Amino acid sequence: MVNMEKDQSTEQKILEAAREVFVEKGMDGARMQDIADRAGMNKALLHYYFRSKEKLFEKVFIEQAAQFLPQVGDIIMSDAPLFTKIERFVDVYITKLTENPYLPMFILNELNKQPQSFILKVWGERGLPVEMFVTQVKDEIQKGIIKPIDPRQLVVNMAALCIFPFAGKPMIQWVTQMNDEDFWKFMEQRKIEVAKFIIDSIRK
Amino acid sequence: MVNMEKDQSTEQKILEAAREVFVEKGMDGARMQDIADRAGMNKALLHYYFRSKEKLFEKVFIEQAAQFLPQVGDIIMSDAPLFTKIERFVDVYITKLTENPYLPMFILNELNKQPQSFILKVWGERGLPVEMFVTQVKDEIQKGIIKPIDPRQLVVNMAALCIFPFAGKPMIQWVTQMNDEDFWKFMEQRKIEVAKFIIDSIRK
DNA sequence: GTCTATATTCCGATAGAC
DNA sequence: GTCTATCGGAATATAGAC
Repeated sequence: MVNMEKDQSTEQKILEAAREVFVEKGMDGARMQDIADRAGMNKALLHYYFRSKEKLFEKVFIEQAAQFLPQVGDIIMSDAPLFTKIERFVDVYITKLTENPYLPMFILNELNKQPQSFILKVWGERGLPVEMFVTQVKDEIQKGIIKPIDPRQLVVNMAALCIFPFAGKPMIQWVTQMNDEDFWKFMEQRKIEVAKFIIDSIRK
Repeated sequence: MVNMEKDQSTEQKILEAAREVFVEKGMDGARMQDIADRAGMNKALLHYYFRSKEKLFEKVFIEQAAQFLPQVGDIIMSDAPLFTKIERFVDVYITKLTENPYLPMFILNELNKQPQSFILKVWGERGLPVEMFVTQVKDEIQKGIIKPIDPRQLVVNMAALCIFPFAGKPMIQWVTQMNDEDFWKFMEQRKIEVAKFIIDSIRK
């Protein structure tokens, strides 16, 4: 280790290039040569820093998987009222994913291929601390503020409405004949529309 | 072509095996050897019938892409009332995909990798005949039967709520700690819950 | 049409000079 | 640390016997 700054910088360049290629092409479709090219260096260096494609992938995937669950935990565990939580959840999720539109497809796809054990390694064994949210939903049902609904269904609905449009972008554009500009305007509106859609559905 | 029936049968065996492998592993992850094994024959035969992996893939993909838009067109274009259409749409979509749970991930993933031109080749240039549905929604808003909503948002919401759970199965199971049996019960309930969720949201 | 054997290409990984 | 050159294996594809 002669040159710490240069090491750091090189490692960072590799990770950045690897992120781009892996997210775009997936583990199977990605090529070490491609990553090296984008990082502006030779293939051999990738192995010098990360030993193997698999190890490099794992590093990138874990980093991206963390990004994929934004401050959702914080929002869900906060003591805000239910409707406020829903509004924040939708806004944060769609905003974050708009900055990383390929992320959902990448994560969902690899999660379906990697073994279950890998998921646990990435996100931990416990799942999201969703019990508090579940309790809150049950409470509001009890109090007669919202209609009866299975809290798990509600959570999946929230995730689906936020995440799906990114994975389904080509399909949506084909159905609705939107071009890219239209689509991103459409997604901007969605930040409000989806929250409204959910709240209108459960409000009594 | 000495033996028509045997040809048919062999070609069919290949396509069936190829479907399984491609849908499960994707284009990049699939191996011709794997397909040959599942079809109970030799690798060379695959090339004899389909020339190349790419050609075989294309055949399979086009077939599956057609399956992915079930009788949705029929339902949407029918003269049924809006709420009935929504109920039918949800029920048909979730039922069909439950029979092919890997299909959504496969189609969404490959659609994101293939060029736009390929989508047009598979599904045609026009998109779904969704205008009639849009008109119907606008009508019901006009009449004051449902709340104002962008019909495109409604369509995307319907698709999202039906399709996402299949692509997001590992994530959902991690969050909710459901095992497979729980999950499929959960999806069975969803056929009713999702329709209710949508209708409750837009009904005035 | 179906098989075995082999050619060809591609790609991850390593050796070794600097 | 970084490069060039190359190995070795894997996967697609073809040749040729039956």
